[in-house]
Amino acid sequence: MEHRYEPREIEPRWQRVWEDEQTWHVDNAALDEAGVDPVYVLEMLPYPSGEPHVGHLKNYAIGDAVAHFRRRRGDTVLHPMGFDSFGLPAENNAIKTGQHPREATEASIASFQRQFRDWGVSIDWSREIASHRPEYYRWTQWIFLKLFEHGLVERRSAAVNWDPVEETVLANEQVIDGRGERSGALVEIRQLEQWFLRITDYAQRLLDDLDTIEWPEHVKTMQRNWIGRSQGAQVVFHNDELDADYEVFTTRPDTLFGATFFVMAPEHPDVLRLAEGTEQEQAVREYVNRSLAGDRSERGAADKQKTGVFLGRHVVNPVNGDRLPMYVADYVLMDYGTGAIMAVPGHDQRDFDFAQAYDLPVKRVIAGPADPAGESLEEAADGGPLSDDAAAGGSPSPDDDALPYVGDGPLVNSHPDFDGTHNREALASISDWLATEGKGQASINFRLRDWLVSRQRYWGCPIPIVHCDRCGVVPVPEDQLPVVLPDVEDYKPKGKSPLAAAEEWVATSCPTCGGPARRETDTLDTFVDSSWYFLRYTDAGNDGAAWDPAVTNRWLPVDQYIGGVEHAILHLLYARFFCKALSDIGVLDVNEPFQNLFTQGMITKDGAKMSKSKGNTVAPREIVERFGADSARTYVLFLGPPDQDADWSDEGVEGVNRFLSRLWRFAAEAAEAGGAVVAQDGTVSGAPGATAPVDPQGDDLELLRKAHWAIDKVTQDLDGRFAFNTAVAAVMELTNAISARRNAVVQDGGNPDAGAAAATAGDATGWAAIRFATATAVSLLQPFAPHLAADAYQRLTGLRIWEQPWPVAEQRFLERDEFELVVQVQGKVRDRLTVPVSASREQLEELALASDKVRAHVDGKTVVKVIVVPGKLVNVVVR
RNA sequence: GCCCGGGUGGCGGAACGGUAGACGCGGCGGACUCAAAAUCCGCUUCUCGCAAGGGAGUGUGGGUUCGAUUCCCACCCCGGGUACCA
Repeated sequence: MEHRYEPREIEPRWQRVWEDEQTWHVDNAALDEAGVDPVYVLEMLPYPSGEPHVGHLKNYAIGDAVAHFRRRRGDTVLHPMGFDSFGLPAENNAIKTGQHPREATEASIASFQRQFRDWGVSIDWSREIASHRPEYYRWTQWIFLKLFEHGLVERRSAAVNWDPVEETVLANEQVIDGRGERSGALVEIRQLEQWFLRITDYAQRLLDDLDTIEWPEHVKTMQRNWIGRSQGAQVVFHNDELDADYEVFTTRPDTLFGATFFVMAPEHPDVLRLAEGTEQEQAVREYVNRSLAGDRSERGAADKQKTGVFLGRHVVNPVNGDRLPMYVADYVLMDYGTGAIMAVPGHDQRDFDFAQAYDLPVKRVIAGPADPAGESLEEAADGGPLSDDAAAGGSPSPDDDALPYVGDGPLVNSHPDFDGTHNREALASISDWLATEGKGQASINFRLRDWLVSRQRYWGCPIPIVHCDRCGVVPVPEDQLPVVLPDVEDYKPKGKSPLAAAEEWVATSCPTCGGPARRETDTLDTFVDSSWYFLRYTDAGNDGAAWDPAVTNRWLPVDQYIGGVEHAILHLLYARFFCKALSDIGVLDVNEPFQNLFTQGMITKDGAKMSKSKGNTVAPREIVERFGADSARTYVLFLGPPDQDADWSDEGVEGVNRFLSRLWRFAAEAAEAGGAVVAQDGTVSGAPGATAPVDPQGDDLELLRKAHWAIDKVTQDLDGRFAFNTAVAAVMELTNAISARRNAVVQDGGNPDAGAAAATAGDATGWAAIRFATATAVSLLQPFAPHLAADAYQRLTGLRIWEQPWPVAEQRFLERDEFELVVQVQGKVRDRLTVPVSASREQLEELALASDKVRAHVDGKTVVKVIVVPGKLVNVVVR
């Protein structure tokens, strides 16, 4: 009989079974059963736009493999799915076409769902969420109110990033090189009333708790850098003319004695006031206006020539009473530290550059390492930019190191108490001294900013706030949620949210006083939606609460989270923040949401990122139609290590498809061959003419060994290693071995079509071994190719593969009584000998030295040493 | 500049400090076929050699070791993140 692998027939058939039986549904009641090990496997929430791309395919192929593997290892697996369905693409489409974003979004969701089903991903669809639906965003609003109630929401006027193309503000994180992340437009700075979440309150915990989670090290590093903790000191500088104190933050209080001027950011609120009445007033005003108008990217360029203007005022250095001229300069940033710095040109490159440009004094307070007599001059002669600058600035004495000097060394020119002390030691004592003198104190500063969450856009979650003339900002009471997003005519933002045009919706009454009030018209950043969806999955049907902590705390943390590195900072940081905040509030007990994180690499085409404009996209739908979902899934996993980028190849998919076809055919054939079977203990039962089970022999034994080797290999590769590519390769090897044995048996006359009756005893055991090996291969492949596995396994055994436990390798088949001994001379392989495993070290050495090939390389030389690695090799060292 | 990744056949990639190149793609040769496709079998790092066999080889240069793709030092190239953060 002709056997043909027909994924187009097989795959929908099994998908229907799983759907009809709700195979992947997991009930929360399962949590109460004895011995249940709840495991949460989650891929990052997709944004539904058009159709899924190969990145999604890879993401879900990985996640589904993990989910299947863990189920068959006996865990109770939660594997849900949903959609990050608020956001700009649907809204921009609405602006262009007039189609309601909801329609486009729901259409995309339907397309995604259809394809995820076509892929056979084992999802519990009963828990599906979509962030744009009121039954979901009702609870997004509830969370906002909880945070508000606990002081973690703030409305304040702030200099914000304004994207002139999208006509909305952006979070710092969404500004790349001074341009909007999506629009690419140069971002302007505007002063606006905005909503913030106080994530900075959690900076230290967000940093510390990275040590408690299993994430790729580079992702942790990115988060650490983003949080940007700096240890240093706050120091107060006094201005006599206005009798004002100005604090600065510095990580180098050891260089305080080297401060020669003082600089404020152009945005600093006191800059104009300070210059007022001085002859510098006009110049300062012009400078500030110019720098505020300029775009951010230009200002950010580190190699830019430094500019600034004297404020006409001075501050006093608290440690030595020096009068320092005050400047405004755009190299000082308002949103880091206090927006003002003490400038130490002797030991800071930026301050040095500024000092050079404006001819300000440079003072050394830390001695360099160089031998005063010689070395430093040679270094200077080598001609780095530093030494050139120093020469141009006229370094005070030739035996000094080039300035600025940013290294360590003993303090000089500072204070009798400190001179001579190493600067690293002085760091702490100067901070202490400042504190006792009341001139400052040790301080920690973070780079992390509060999270700006308001957006002047339509397609987002309405902020549940009402503005009342009498009561001010009033939160919408919980029992009035959700605040439903109204329909509008025009989606285009005109400097304010399109919601402002929905006048009937905006006009409301104050929940507190009942008087006329207006609804908040900004919507929430969509990162808010995706910061808690993994909590909702655990209790998705709950319409009385966002979740039941008794349930959610059991499922969380997510045991395995899988997604792209592009979310290494924003999404992952925000989600961590939400869990900590909600746990502090008392509605949750989850310190860290994602215990294990796996970040997948990108799939490229022809070495480049896929994009429509380049025309190098690969549509998963087309691949699935041509080769089937199993081939597509197995291929993306076989492509290479899943955490690395990999290039798509059509020939590669064909190769995997070829492999699956072969395996399926062997299974179909072996299922019909009948006859003996391999029993649980590895013996062969029911061979014609045999009254008792027999041990497999010869080629059959070798095939069974290969099968057990594959079990061992695949299990190790999947158990926390994510080595899908080598796991698939192992099953391919097993399939090659099956093929060889099958060809031999058929050659021998063991016609599979003849059935058990016609088969000889040898053929019967041969088919038994093939059937066992095939069933094993199929079983091991199930996490990658679930349809093929279900179909082939049912043919072979009548059983449902997804209900079978993961196979376990039998030790007796892994062990051998002989092995190939590699014999080296001087570390070079000269011979390979088949030797008994039981051979002693001495015997191995003897056998190795007895080899003719070895002797040829040893003769005439003296054997100095013989290294014996039992079970592996012998290395003969000669002289 | 700083912080991560990564450099291995024609290509994607394998290798607890112990046989470099598993597995796949591509290529070459063969079987089956009237023919082709599909399928099956064999070969396929480079190089010298008819062969047996030898030599070289994991970005470059050093080092540790009986033995290094693997560990250490210095450097080169590619990709990503970040950048006037005081």
